[in-house]
Amino acid sequence: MAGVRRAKAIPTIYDVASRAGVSIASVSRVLNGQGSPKAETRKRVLRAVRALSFVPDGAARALSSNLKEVVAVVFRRGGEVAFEDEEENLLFMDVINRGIEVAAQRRGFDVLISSVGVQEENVVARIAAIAGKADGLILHDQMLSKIEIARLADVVPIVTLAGNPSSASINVRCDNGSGMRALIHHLVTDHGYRNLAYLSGGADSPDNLARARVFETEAVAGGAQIQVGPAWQGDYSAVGGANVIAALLNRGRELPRAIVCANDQAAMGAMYALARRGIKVPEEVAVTGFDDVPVARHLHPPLTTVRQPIKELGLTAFEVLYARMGTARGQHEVVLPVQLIIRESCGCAHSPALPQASASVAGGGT
Amino acid sequence: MAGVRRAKAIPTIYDVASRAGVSIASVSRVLNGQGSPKAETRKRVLRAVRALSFVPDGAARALSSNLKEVVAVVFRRGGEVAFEDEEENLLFMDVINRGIEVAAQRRGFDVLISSVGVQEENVVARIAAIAGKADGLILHDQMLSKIEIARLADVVPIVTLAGNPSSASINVRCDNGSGMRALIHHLVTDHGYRNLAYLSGGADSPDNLARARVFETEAVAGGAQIQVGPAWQGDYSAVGGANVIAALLNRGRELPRAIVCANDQAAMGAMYALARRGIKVPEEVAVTGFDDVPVARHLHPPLTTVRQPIKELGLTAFEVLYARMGTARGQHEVVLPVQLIIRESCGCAHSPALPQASASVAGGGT
DNA sequence: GCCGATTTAGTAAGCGCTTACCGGTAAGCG
DNA sequence: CGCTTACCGGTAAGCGCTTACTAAATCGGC
Repeated sequence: MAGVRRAKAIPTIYDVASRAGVSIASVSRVLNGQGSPKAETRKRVLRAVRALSFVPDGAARALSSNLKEVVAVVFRRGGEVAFEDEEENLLFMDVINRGIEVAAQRRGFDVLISSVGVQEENVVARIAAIAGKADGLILHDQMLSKIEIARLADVVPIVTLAGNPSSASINVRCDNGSGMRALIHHLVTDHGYRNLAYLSGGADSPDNLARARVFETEAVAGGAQIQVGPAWQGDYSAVGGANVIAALLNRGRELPRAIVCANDQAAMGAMYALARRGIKVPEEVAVTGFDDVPVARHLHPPLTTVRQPIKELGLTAFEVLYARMGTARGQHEVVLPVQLIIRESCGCAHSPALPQASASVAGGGT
Repeated sequence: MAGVRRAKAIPTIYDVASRAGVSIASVSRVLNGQGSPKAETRKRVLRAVRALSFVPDGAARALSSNLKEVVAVVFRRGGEVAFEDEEENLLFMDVINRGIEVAAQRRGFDVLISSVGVQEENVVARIAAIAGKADGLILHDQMLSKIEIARLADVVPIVTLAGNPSSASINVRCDNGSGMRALIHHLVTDHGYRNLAYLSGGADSPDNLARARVFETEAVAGGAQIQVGPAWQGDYSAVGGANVIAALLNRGRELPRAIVCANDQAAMGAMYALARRGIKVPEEVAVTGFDDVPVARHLHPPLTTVRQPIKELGLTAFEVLYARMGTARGQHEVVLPVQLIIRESCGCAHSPALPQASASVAGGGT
């Protein structure tokens, strides 16, 4: 919409054709490896392409071939305020996006990233516009209602990442149930904690709901007492987690022996709030997370958590979407396995020396 | 490329027009706010759009209006091996990308992300293809030679992020000079270290070269002895940094009083290698980084480093590119200010309790 | 050497939009 | 009440590609 517009005439396929002395069809065929152009023709085309620095226009290609080779990824962006550690909040999604990107690459697709502000006016229109630029859509969080998703799904196949499966879209998620089950088993059976609380995540998050449900049933089945309810309502964020704990402490409430947090962020916040009051983790109160974001192992104490195969989440999201692009409908939900990662915040013994540094050094690359 | 193709006929502007009983021109005008359609017309169009779940095709729009509203961002991806902490290596770029994304959003653009493998066959072709899908190109790292950039720049405006300014493109970077100057001053003047080494980054990186140069002149000017050369050649990675230190130690070399690393990653690796040998940081050897990636404050000891305004790097890259899209050429280099962040790895005193947790909790959002 | 079977290359018809251009209708005015 | 001036809306011409469809050229085989 802006007043942007390129001025300089960039070469088109016609320029290439006339310079090579062939038709545009031949140029196209050479460039796309269709048909079987004669060696001579191919050579002349290639020479002309090089001479003109010709780059085929993606929009024209897409329009003509009905394939953009682009998947759009939309996620929700926090307010405009820049928190000191905002980056870390985004890490989870960034890793997923990287997974999407890698998978897309393998299929010759590129990834169109777009965020929508939490309090943006017409989210639906924004997302629709993005959908118009892609062959498929991957939605983080829950930004669209079931109906809106169904409407959009008429235009592009849709995969959601923290949503609900629907007849129009596919949802990809991790196995919250077995992860939580393993975690509670460790806390209740291995450590013998008899009093647990669940520090909740976003109230409308299906993943949170699933985790909460399993937390309750498993803890109760294990014979432990549980604390849940509004007082334990967090929002997946560190500040949210810290606030919950602080409020509880301010009201003089007795804390449970273990706090099971909806995700690592909340656990970080909770541990911070506990440390402020001088409450020792895990000696007095154990804390666990969910996700296993990279920073989890750098915390004090290192966080016991449930590892989601974050990158695979992205890979899978793309592959499922890709499959849907070609064929008709298939399954509506894909569930990936998780793994319990026992570190120290649950009360387990110290691991060998240098835990922080040793984790950090494994990286490579540029 | 692939055999992907959508089957179901999705509504076009013609469908909307005929359903609303107007011409396609009117539909277009209503949708784009051009001209001044009568209220009645507008209403009918909007109703039809809604009824059909019409979403204009981005490719067709782009082709027709000569504006895709997309900027492409290309970066180099490490090997296919998944390192344990691979995510952290990517953090720096991810934050930049987020900055680009936010700036793009403000202008109604979306961001097309694409990585190229380090050892990919024809990088130039890949990047050209991506360029064809966008109105502008932002290049991380140095993936293209000056000539290749110049050629591509005929097609799309280009901004580089860790490259060299050229007549065809614009480079955005941080003020390596003053950052390194402040750092050396702190080490030499404040701490009185007389023997420093520079653990180098990628040999062909302009930023690394600049940092190395200033390191040398400033350290020497401060009357300190310096160690440089092949033995201190790292590659910006944690493993690279660790290897350098390990090799030095294995050959029985005496370490300098302070090791100035080309970036935080290398510093992490160096600190790991030192810790393995039981060498205390900062008591025996001080270590510093560059970048201030989020995890820097979580290290032991917390890393003294030079903070780059990472997100601003992205914001600026986009804005500069955007400006270039409209007008002719302007400046060819943009330099952003940096800030010395003094923590403990340089030998400064401990900060108050809970340094790790306190840093982590500042985040918010979902 | 002529005719059908293969290749190879060119012509032209879109793909779904935007927009210049122009005709028609309504409003303004003497 | 007729004519000018706006104002809307429709028609149609592309935007730069891909790809039927078709024509030309090449090649065997008798």
